[in-house]
Amino acid sequence: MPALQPARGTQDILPEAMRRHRAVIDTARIVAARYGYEEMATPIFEFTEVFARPIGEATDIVAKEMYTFADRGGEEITLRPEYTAGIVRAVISNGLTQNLPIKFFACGPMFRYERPQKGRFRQFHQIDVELIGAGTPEADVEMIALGADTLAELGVLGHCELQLNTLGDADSRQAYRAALVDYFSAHRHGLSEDSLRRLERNPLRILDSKDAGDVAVNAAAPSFDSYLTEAARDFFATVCRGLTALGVTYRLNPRLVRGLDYYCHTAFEFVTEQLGAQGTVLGGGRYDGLMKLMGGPDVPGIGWAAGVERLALLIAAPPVPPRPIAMIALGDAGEGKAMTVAHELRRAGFTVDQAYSGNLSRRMKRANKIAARAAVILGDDELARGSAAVRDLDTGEQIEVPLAQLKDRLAPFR
RNA sequence: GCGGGUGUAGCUCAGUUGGUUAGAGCGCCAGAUUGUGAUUCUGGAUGUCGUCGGUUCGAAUCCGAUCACUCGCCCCA
Repeated sequence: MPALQPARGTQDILPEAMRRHRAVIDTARIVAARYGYEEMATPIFEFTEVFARPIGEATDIVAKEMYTFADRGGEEITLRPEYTAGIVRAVISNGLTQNLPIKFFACGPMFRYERPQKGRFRQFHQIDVELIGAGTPEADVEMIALGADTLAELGVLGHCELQLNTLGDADSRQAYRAALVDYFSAHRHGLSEDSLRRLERNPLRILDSKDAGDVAVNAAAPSFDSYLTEAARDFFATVCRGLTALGVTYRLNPRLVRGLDYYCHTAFEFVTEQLGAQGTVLGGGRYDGLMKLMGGPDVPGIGWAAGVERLALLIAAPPVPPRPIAMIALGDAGEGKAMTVAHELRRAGFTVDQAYSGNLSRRMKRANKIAARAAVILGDDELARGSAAVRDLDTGEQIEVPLAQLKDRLAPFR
């Protein structure tokens, strides 16, 4: 309603923030490429059922956080709240399952109607990687190692702890879920209101509740361990061994669960304490049943997503952009000449800024403000001699150079 | 969706128990320097005191609502 401010939970990304944003995404893309992940993108909006079914009708994301609307043709459309479902849909749509495994890197904006908070927005950006068509634990190890490498390359791995858990296979989870429902139902008097609701929808979620009463009840809750099938236990053990072999340290967290229904087996999160309540910086897991659930072949998958804004808050200042050369024109003749000279310099690869207004003093001030490395001054005097004044803005040294030699003489300032 | 805190210039903030012309620093603009930037000096501009309503002779100050931000809950990257 108030006109001149961005919609709640959205934000303008101004140049300084954008450099951080870019640093995060570019670094992640490079690391993913080392692992053989290729960049791709899916639409920002999809038919609602692409997200509703796989994520889970009962999850908060689907039940109350999706930006869903009917378009002008009456189609039910949703702005993507996460990337995995869209990518899996794309794999099915394009028949990409002929040549497995496939490895994708993607990034872009996501949308969830949530209450904004530090590190939590209604429009936010994620980096996402998916490994589709590899069902062995080695794939899990690769995926987690890729996450750790990405954080390491960003210089934030030291501030993060990798938490690891298994959600087992379908049989394990069904048995465990039943056991949890029994246990929590018997202790429902000790549970918080939120958890009573979870008991209906997603009992596993009670395990990571922060409520003091819930924590007490959780202490004696049955552990997943005794409900894991032999196969699921072996799978997880292999993942853990693989991580250790690669020197990726982790902490087992039996309370770590996933909010989206399609996850199974390995679940992991890199968590930091430096961001307050929104501490998860990168999280993911295995989703073997997802593609089949969405109407495709029964192909396993695993992936993770990382929050760009959260990482951007953690990284050190990104490298500053290249310093420009300030083209300073004086008088009509100089203005005209400066245009063509600047054009030539840019085509030769120089970064050149022009201000187009103000006297010499004014333009020098601007040159200084934008951290220009050098100023090229074109006034009537210089033009008469077919030359330009070149001033080194760091040393204050100024020389006059013939226009024909300008590119060469500016070389030290690129 | 629920609870706590905050909201004064572009930015960071001050504004005493309600008292009439609302301040500082930084930044911005201009001049000293009519063809030379960073320092310095001098001068200048800028606010619907988040918004709406109420109490009062009088509100930036008190009350209510609302919006936004923020910290938790929830959710999650």
